[in-house]
Amino acid sequence: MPELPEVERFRRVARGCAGRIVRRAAAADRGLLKGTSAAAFARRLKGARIGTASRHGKQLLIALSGAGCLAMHFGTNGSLQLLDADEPEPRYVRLSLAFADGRRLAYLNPRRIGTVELAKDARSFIAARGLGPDALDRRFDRKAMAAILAQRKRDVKSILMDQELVAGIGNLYSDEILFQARLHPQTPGDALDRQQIARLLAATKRVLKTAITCGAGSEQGLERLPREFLLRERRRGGHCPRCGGTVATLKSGGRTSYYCPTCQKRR
DNA sequence: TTAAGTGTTGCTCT
DNA sequence: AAGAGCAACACTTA
Repeated sequence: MPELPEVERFRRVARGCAGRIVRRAAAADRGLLKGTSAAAFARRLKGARIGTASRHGKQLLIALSGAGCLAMHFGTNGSLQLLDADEPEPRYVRLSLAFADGRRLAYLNPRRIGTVELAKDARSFIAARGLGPDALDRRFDRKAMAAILAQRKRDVKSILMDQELVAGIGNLYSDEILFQARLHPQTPGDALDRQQIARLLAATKRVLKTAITCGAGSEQGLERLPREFLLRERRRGGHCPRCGGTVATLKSGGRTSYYCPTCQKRR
């Protein structure tokens, strides 16, 4: 679930903590932390002041005044919650930052697939990771989209999901984007013409922005998506919101794609 | 009851 | 270059 729109929501949660001082930090002892032990990690966070929260693709970056930056990745089902003082600790909290008023910023991750690490700053972290431009960055325009597709025979779907080419799009949203652009997920990147590239870019921006507006990742996020979204029908036996036909699936690289075989013809 | 499936990424092998 | 397969993990569904 945590692709660009969900992480954007987490960013807004973190933004609500700006200026607060971490009184107490607790990190789980195995799995997610990179570089340091849980104890050392918690020690470094204690006393830090929460600064600006930014996002690059699926990566959340929380600046800490004087202490670098906290980089979070949510894997397959991580989340970020601001807990009230009297709220009991939910399960699967892997990192908790407590403030003076008793509220806690909690990073949850049931499956422990994801990472939490300390970096110098957002910019160097993104560069070190080799991440492509954020999918919603203005600089990711038609020309940039054309460039990542050109001379690549790979499926357009795997290109969209390649974080080094463009950051933020995963299995679910790539399906939605391709549906909205009416492109078959297995179309080779270099087979798209100008018009299709324009449609793909427009669908990318529109789908991601709409998902953010609808509160992707929240309880009712899915139901609030527009009726014309395939995501609402992303299940076996689901129906295409455009033609009413049954959605099909295909598998590649261990990932399942949902698409409408009628509206998304292979060319 | 058991097995297969799942939003991510990174690794190895081909 | 790019695909497959797998591993990490804990849960849900068939």
